[in-house]
This record gives sequence, C-alpha cells and structure tokens, in this order.
Amino acid sequence: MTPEELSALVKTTLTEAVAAGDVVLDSIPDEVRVERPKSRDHGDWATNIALQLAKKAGTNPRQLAEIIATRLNEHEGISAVEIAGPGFINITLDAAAAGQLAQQIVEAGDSYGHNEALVGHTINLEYVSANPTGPLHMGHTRWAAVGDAIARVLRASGAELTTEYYINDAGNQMNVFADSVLAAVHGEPTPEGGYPGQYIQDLAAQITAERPEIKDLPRDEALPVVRELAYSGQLAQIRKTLEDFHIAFDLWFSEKTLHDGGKIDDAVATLREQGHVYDKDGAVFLRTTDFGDDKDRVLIKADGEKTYFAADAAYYLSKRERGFTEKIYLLGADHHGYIGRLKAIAACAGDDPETNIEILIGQMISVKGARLSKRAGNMILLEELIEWLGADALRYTLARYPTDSPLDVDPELLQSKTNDNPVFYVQYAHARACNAARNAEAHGVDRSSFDAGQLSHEREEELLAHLASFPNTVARAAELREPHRVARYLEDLASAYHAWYAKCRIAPSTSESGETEPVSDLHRGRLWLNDAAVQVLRNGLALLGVTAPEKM
RNA sequence: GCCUCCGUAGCUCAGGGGAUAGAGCACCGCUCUCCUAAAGCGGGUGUCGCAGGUUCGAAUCCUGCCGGGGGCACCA
Repeated sequence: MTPEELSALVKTTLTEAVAAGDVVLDSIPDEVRVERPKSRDHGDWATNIALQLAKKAGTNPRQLAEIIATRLNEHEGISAVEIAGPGFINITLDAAAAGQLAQQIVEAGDSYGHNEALVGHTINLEYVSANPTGPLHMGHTRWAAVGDAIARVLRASGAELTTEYYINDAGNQMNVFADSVLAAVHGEPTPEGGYPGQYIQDLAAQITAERPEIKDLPRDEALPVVRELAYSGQLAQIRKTLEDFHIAFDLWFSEKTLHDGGKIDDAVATLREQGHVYDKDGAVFLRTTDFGDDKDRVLIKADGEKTYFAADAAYYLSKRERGFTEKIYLLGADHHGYIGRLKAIAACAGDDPETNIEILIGQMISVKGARLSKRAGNMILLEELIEWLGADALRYTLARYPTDSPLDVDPELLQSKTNDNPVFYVQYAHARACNAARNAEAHGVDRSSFDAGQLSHEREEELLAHLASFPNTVARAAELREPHRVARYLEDLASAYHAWYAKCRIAPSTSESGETEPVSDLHRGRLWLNDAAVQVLRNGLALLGVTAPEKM
C-alpha cells in the first residue's frame, strides 16, 4: 500500500463517517496528508487530519481521531492504528501490504514516480537564454542544471511543457560583437567597449579559414557577413556545450524574428488597445507602474528604436498566444530588477501576474579554486567546468541546493569518492545494488515468485517507506519548482539502501562446511526489493539528468 | 534611499503549521575467512539572528529591528 493509497483510504473513511452521521462536516479536504513520522514508535505513517478538522467538526481532535481510527482499523492491510499526542493518527501496515510496493515499482519501471500533480497545466519554461556573443560561463551553469531538472520534474508530474532558449540576436550588442570579431579578423585591437577574450580571436580565425576573402572586403560589406558567421559559430558552440551537459531545448526562440516579423509593433498595438501605452517626449511608454513596477518603461525610444523591453513584451505575448497557462522565467540574481517589469507586462496583457507568470531568481555561485579562463577573459566557462568536474557531479551539485541560497562549489569534494560527496554516495548505492542483483542471479535467485510478506525486517520496512515516498517527492519538487528535493530524497534513499544492504543478504549464504542454503522466497523477495531500489535510484537520478552507473 | 534573498550544531547545509529540530563533515570507538568497507553501526552537539503578533501548537505564517549577499539605466 502506497501513502497515496493510504491517503485515499483515510479520505474514504472520513466520507463514510460523515455519511453515517458519526462526524458533522460541511466539506472534506481534497487531500489528506499522510506522512512518514520521524520516530519509528509512531508507526509507518501518520496523519494530522483530526487536528485540522476538529474545530470544523465541532469536536476535539482526539475524539475525531478515535472515530477515524476505529473505521480505519477494519481495513485489510492495516495492522494497527493508534491515537497519539494531541490527536495524531499513527498507522502501521501489514508487512505484506507494505512489501507489495516492491512489485508495483518494478512493474511501473521508468514511470514510477510519475504523478498527476500538474495535469492540465500548460507550462512554458525559459532558462539560460545567454547572449550569443560569448561562451556560456559559470553564471549560466546553475540555471542550465536546475532549469533542466525543473523541466524533468514538471513533465513527470503531468505538465505539458515547452522549454525555450531566448536568443538575443538583435540589437546593438550584436553589432559590438561583430565589430570585435571583425577587428580580430584584421588583427586589430579590440574596439573601445568591445568584447575582450581569446574566444573572439578564435571565432575570427575560424571565419578567416572558412572565408579568406572577407579580409579583403570593404568594412561595410564585411561586417554583415562577419556578424552572421560569428553569430552562428557562437550559437553552435553554446548548443554543443549544452548538449555536453545533457540539456536539450524544445525551442530556440530568436529575438530577431520578433523584429523582422513586425511582432513588436503588433505587441505595442495590443498593449495600446489594453490601455496601458502612452506617448511622451517622442517616446512610447508602457505604464507598468500601474502594476507595481517602480517606473514606467520605454517601448520605443524617441529615435524610433525599439527597446529590449519592447522585445520582452512581444515575446511574452507570443508565449501567451501559444496558450501557456504558466510562463516561468529563470533569471540570475543580477536580473532581479526584471521581476516588476515582467509581471507588469503580464498584467498589461490581461494576465494574472500572480499565477500566469513566475520568475525564479537564482543566487550566485562560485567555484573554489577555479582558474579563470584564458579563452574568455575573466570568465569561468561551463565547458571547462564540465571537463574538469564531469557533467554528472556538476549537475548533481548545482541541483542539490535551493536556488535562493548562494552556492560555493567545492571541486575537491566533487572528486572525492566517499560518502561526503553526495553524488558518489547515490551513484554508488545504485552500482552496488546492480552488483548485488548480478550476484544473486549468479547464485540462482530468480524472480519467479514474489511473497511480499517476506519483507518484514526492520530495515526492509524502512527501505520500503522511502521508496514509497518518491512520487510525492517528485510532485512537491514540481509544484514548488524545487528539484533539490529530489537530490535530498535520493541521499536519504541511498542511506536506507546501504543500511538494508548491510543487514539483509539477498544471495543465499554458504555455511562453514561449504553447504549453500537453498534459494527461498525470502531471497526472491529481497531481489524484488533490490530491483525496486535500483529502479527508484535510477528514476531519481534521471530527473536530475545524472547517469546511474551499473558498475563503479 | 528603494527592491530582493539569506541568518538553524564547530563547518557545509536540509527541514510542507505538528510529536524529542535533522543529514553530511569534523572528533572518538566498533564491524569484511560470503553481495562493492567507495559501506554500515554506536557516541553529543542547538538562546533555530532579536523582539512582538496570529494559534490548541511557530524554525516554518505576519510586523518591526539587527547583521550579511545581490540589484537599481530612453544599458544590453
């Protein structure tokens, strides 16, 4: 029996009690929370439902708990129900009812953990969106790892999701970029305010190799060509780095297409119709202060040029037209000033800024002892971090912390192979479990039958309870956009696995006289449980984009 | 000045209004003639920054203060 099934059972019980007139309640909550209590003395699962509803039911919590407990106790699979403290209901399951879960997990396979928490939500998730004027650096890595993990938990929770990378390929910084590369093509120093860094030289060399004639073209003819080649070269390199980080976007959205397609004018017109646009001093403003922004924002400058803000608005409207109910933006802490104006865009467009748009701000990260890149001036590059630390360790570490806390990555820790390095601890549990299964098979243990009641060891109950909590963990991670919960969960699960492994042997043992004990239902049952643990460790790591090695 | 995030064990950090606030590290022991000891088990640690408030109950929610990180553009 899973906690979800138990929760449903408690709810049914409550409904029945109301129908029978034992309890007076206007409404029954949609969801009854069933939790794993901290202390094992408090049973397998506990609910505080009686504490929550006592006042509404016009009774005291213990009395209400008593009514629920009596009815609950009659159900199959429940071995004990106790009322404790102010009115907690503590529930203990039959070993067989708890053990059944192992088989359910194995049968569910990769889909175990998938849930329906976000069914019906059509979500757009935009992240990274680094300018294509340089390589990805450390500032982008956190959102790359966390954003992709969020995407995975959202999908696992039933959301319909599109992930997007917004390419800032219009505007002045592209001209500056092109100027810088062109200067490098001619072997000239970087222009004032241009992009420094060896990568500009590299791009120039690449372009010169492909198109040697560019060097001889007049400047105004060379510039657009260089611009296009440098842009596509840099973007390709960004995509390659993300691929190496095991990240794929559904859509690469070009800002330029907004300009070229007249989408910005359309957006201004739409916002004007909504009554939020005004003209002043020759410029066109959006009255974002109506919705909490600290100042109105310019859409079109007095010189007729469209601002980045105008493109941001047009992009938002594009997302809106494409039918997304929730538009999530992942931004670095340096962009937190954008919250007000982006929310205001949503409000001006007629959306609810509380629900239709979400802006997640990630705090800064640093890496101890990281060497600054020669290639990119003062930056630490994502590609170099991947090469140095490995995609698995990097992704896991970045996804392990809530994004609102600053993070200092310790490379030495990431490379250590002991249990103070969480990614190795979890991966090792998986590899160890795979090895245990191979060993058991070699000793003749098979999966021909499954007797759930065999899994009655204390460590088995503990492991089963952890395995049971996985779907709820995924659902919570998705609802709160907090994938670090999955990582923390995996560490707890790995710990429960190691503890079980130390006490409960899967393969039959050999006595001192050299006789091997016969394979029993206990061995088979444990192999099923081991399979279930392997499955959940793998599924959890997959949500973080981390591999689950079968051997280490 | 305004906005925003943070403050929990010696360190790095978890913690969904619930029971005795938890992990890992560090420190001290113990456990491999059978599955990976890259592991497990035991040992103590707290004015949850401070002060009010909400409630049956607050590390958690609200307000104020103190301390620290980050940010303010007709920039891109």
